[in-house]
Amino acid sequence: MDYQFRTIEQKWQQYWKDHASYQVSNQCEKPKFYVLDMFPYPSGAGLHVGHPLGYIASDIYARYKRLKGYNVLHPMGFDSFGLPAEQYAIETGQHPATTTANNITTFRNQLDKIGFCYDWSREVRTSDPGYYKWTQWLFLHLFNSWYNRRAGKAEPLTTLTDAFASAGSDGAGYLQPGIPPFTATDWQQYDHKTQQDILMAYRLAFSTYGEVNWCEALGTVLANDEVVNGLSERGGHPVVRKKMRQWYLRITEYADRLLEGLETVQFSEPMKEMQRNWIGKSQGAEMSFAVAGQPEGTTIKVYTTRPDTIFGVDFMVLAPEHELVAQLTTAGQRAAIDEYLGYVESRSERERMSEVKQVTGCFTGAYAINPLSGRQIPIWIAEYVLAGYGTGAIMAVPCGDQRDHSFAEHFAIPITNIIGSHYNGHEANPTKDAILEKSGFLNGMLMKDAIGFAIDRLEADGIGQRKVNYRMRDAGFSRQRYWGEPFPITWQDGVAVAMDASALPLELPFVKNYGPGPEGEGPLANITEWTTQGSHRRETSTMPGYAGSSWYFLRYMDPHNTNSFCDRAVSDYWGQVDVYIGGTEHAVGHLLYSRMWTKVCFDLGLIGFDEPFRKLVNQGMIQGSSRFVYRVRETRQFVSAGLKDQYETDRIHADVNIVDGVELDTAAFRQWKPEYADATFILEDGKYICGVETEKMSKSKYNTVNPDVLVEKYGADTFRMYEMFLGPVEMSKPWDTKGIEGVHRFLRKLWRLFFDETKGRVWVDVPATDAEQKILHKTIRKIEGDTENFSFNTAVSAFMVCVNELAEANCHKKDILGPLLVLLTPYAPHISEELWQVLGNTGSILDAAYPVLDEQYLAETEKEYPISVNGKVRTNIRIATDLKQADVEQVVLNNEVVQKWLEGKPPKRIVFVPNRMVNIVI
RNA sequence: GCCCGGGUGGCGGAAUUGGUAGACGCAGCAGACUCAAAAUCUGCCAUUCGCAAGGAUGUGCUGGUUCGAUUCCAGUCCCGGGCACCA
Repeated sequence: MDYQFRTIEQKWQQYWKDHASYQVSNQCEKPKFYVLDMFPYPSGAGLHVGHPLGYIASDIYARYKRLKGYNVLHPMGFDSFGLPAEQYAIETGQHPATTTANNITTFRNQLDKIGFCYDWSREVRTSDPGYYKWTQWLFLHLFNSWYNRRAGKAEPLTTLTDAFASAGSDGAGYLQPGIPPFTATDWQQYDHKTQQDILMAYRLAFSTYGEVNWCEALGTVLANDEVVNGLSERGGHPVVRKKMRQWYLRITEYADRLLEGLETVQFSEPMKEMQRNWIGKSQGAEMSFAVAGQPEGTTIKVYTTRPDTIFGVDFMVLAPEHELVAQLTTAGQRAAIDEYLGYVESRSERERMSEVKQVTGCFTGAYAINPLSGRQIPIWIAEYVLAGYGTGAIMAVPCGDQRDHSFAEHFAIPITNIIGSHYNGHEANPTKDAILEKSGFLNGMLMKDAIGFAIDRLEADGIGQRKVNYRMRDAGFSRQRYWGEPFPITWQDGVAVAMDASALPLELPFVKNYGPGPEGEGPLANITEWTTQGSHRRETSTMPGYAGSSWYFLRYMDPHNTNSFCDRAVSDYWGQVDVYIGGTEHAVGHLLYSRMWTKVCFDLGLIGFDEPFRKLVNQGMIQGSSRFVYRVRETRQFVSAGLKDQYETDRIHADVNIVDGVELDTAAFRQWKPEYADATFILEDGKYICGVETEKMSKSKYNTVNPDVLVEKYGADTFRMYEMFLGPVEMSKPWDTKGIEGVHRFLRKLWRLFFDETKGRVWVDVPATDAEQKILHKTIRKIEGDTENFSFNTAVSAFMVCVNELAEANCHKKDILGPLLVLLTPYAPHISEELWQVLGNTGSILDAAYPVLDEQYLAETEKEYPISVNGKVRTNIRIATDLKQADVEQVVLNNEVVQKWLEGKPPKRIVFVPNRMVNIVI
């Protein structure tokens, strides 16, 4: 009786289905545990071996926690709105709902074969109206809330209107830019539109103008992804940045709480670091520079973290989009400025930030006046200053900032050195440790100390004030697209009106054509019968991908509730996600957005916790390992990699699935594509050897490996363990199918501990020896520790070691094998169930008790110590573990190898680290 | 360009966080079983010098700290991820 994995896996998958083994209740005596995967976007390409890496890891952990006695919530769903489906619709005319549903079916089938313990009764799909009803509902909460800075939390807008009515603009506690101060009476007398415009400046979800990538030729707004070198990916048409009305989430109000919240969660330090950098909190000063020859009140505001360098300012740079550019530009410079503005319009933000080789800019002709020194300095515009950062203007200090320095050199602007010998004349020095020179009242001060001193002076003189700045900007929340959640908003006379929550969901209407609407609006703008609602017009943008994914973890808790997005009692029971597993590519975007939504929900009393994910585990990417064949130019002859340099060849991707390691299956290659049917091969040593390169796993590179194929060939248990065996979950690594045999052999070897090919049953029910118990308990300790630490690759090797040792010891005893199976269940659930049943157990192993470590089997009395001389290991000696240092020294010095190295000299020192090593220094 | 991560045998990786570098597996080589093959089992397997015993070198590169560094520090090169409309 051999290991029939296909039969076994089908049998148990059916059993789990029939017994609803993975269905989880919201009421349970046991402590709860919530294990969550980042749900996938169901792409048309189906699942490849990279996807399940994190899913297997979380599945192992979820199963482990269940064995440890927890009520484990482990759901899965689909992030099913998104650009690719819409793009596919444009190309093929098929409705995204149809293709998405098909893709989900494919994903589901693939996932099912791997034997995950998901509770599929809780599946969510973000594109399902029953789901996005609640996304819209939450959007309305964001729209109808503002951030009360005094209270430090979001509140319903009614508290703001009440405050305005009783105290005017002071009632809010802060004035938004562009809103003039007003009294309570003013407020009451304002017309509806004025009031609404003011409220819009406070709403957590708000609409204003923002820049998009506009492609005139395609008549559409493009994603950054669709723009390559300033041209559209499709068609290569020019792309410029254009202002359009957009929706935003006021995430900046949460900047501090998003920072503070990081202290309460278990994310890796680099992950926290990335989020902190994204938020980019800095302390500094905002100050105003007057402009020579301009009316009083025309000032340029700059934000700087280094007010100590104020006397080193040699010029100012405005963002080309800065509102004062037109006003300041002198007649003589107008033509040059206009030309430069045309250039900048074609540059993406990314290009503008990363440009270092080529310095560009243009002089406006105007001069600003340094408020402290009175010096006049030229005002330039340059692409490296972005309108959205700080005030959109900087004071340039060439001796302290390299970009300013390059700019000054390039345009021959004289550089003032305020840091004496710390500046070498060739490159900027951003030090804070120099003593200031040529700096007026700051002369002789250490720069560090001068920062605060300078700000005090700015405040005293009324020129500027202390200011905390954030690099993070409010999050763009609208897309000029079809396949996303429609906004539950209509517009009337320029005022956004929220739909009544009772009318939700606002369903996405069917369209026939996915082309853009007029003026760059989304496809919905073409359906006038949908957009026209009496005197109102519906918002035609849709929400971005992260809308649905910002709160999905809550919906899993209560997925079928039609009265609430998630019942409060249920979210109180499940609480935070205990472990969240997903890729680092989501390190910032998705995590910050869902953290913000959670905080808003918390502030509004919808849930009882304000951080969604207690612990985050990052999974590395699985890269593709591409294989290449070399076609001799203008022939149908292919030459093996080792001989390719003797010919002029073209490199062509070969499908990794027809290559064994690096050896091409030439017959399969001929059948792969009609054009290769009559291919001939120039071999080396009788083989065709392929070239190898690690690239992103992608269909177009023919380096994707479908898990179905591997599951079919080796079984789900082998596949699961092999994915884990590849290396640490959090590290990226190339996929290579070659090693999977080893894991499969391990499972067969395990099987042979129970059954022999010829003898049949070999397992026995007799008491185990201490030596056998030691093998087991060593394994218990290792597996439990590794599983807790998400070190699944070392756990798999520990299983291998254990089975090797049991085979060596000829141990087939139930006492040992039973607990071993329980340890193995999370990793290889099918074979464990089968063998558990073989051992005579009734019921599923899913609910077995996790083995308990018994230390008595692990006690050691002796250890083999490595003996080093000057740090180099020279020999090993067995030494009793309880021996004291003096005795150890005696033993070691008596050793002949040690004596040989000592050459009769006395040692200078002997380092003895109990249970580790001995080092003799001579 | 900026931020984050990673570089260890032919390959994936291990190393109790400063204490025997290369566990486990793949590939390879040699052998056993077999008519043969598959499966299985045994042995070898970083580089280099040496018949051997044994020695030297070795964790991207250059330095430093230490009795001792894959591990800590400084610098540097290469690769991957993110940079706000891919998800």
